[in-house]
Amino acid sequence: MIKAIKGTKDLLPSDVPRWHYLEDIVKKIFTNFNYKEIRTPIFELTSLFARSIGEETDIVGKEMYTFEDMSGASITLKPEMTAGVVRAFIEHSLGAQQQLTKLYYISPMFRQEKPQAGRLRQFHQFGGEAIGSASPILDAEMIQIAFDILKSLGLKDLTVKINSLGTTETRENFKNLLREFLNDKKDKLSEDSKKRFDNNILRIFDSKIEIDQKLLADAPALIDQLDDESKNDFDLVKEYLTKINIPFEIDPHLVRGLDYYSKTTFEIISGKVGAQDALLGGGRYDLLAEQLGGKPTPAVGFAAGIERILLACENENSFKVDELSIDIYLIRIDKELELKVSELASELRRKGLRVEYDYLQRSVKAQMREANKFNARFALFIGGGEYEEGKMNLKDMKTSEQKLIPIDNISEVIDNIKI
RNA sequence: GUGGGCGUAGCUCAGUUGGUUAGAGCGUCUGGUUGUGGCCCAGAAGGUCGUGGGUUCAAUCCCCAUCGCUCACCCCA
Repeated sequence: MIKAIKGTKDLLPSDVPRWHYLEDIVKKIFTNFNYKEIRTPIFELTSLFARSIGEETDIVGKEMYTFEDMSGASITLKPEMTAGVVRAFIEHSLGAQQQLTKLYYISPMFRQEKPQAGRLRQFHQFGGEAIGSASPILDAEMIQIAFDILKSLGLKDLTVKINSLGTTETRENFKNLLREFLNDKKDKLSEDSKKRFDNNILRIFDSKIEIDQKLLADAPALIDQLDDESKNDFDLVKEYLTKINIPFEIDPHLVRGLDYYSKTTFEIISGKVGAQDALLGGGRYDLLAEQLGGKPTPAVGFAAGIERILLACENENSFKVDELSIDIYLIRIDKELELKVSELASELRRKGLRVEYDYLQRSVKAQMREANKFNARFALFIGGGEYEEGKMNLKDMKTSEQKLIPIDNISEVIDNIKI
């Protein structure tokens, strides 16, 4: 038997209503903030991701689905959305139409990692990108959108974490400071952290290993080394978040993994999922547009993992979706009326009703059982004595009341149903 | 890539200290009088007990391998 590829999942009809529910909320809230949806291709030139996300990151280094197309070009299935959005922004000069471009998306992403709870190889994200303003108020607003969406989904066990990485310059200075601090302690670090020391020293703060955390106890914090501008901006973000009632924690260890982040970074985590507890993450990326060949354009955005969020919703039992139901089930009493039934059904469907009937020549009892299973509001009996008299029985499935309706008066059926 | 757990009907799971025809609940299908659901009742279909090899008179059960799923580390949404 051929099965779905490791790390991919079928979304079955029973799963889809929950996705629609989430997507509707995402669209609603982004629209309230006047964001417009953008859809970019599922694959891009590999170099786009290498240049934006960073050659040294795990995503680019070992997790991308990369292949050659017929022309020999290196193509990659998108592992995240920001690079593609910024590419499209530059390519179509979206910034020329207005100063600030506000975009959102819902899309599959691909990363070749080992699957676990809340992590798939094809997964889905929604997110937003606001390109064209350096205002820290926009940072706070971005966090508000993210937070409001999760709240609207009924999630409660949430923690908003924020941090500032400062400008590239402050970050480089800080890395040097940290290197100096750790230099004589380097040998005592865990194996993983020794690697981080060379590759991405900031990530050492993320270590879950006790020895590392002990060694870091007196380490300098990036947040204390911020340049004036970054510090002012960060203070404004905090002030604004407080004004709009978003509870947050400052997490000086919050280092986003992608190279393009600067200044504000944030993450919202859930206490109701497994080890992969970050439901969403984002931050400011003021240098990316220029890095990809556009004009210098400050921007801020976030990306949210839909599977993780739905997992949290399930574990918190945060929302319920209605069972699907149909308006009317047509019951064929006499075998020879098969065509008449389908004719009636198509007429009712064209009038906009949700209609079902039996295609398997089953008994009236079986048809009724199915009508019940589909949660039909009405059953319409076609055939028998009343049919010969030009009538059909319309049965209300809740009250079990029946009434006779003329066969040629379909609008009376509809009137009954539309009430 | 490293490590732990698990693979028995469509689903959730029992089970056998190795021994005749492998079970339950849910779901599916049929029927419970002539044309009417939900509850109830009766019955049916559905399993190479993940796969391959080994031990044994005998393996779903023990051993080995393999594949798959799952959780955790790394990293990230």
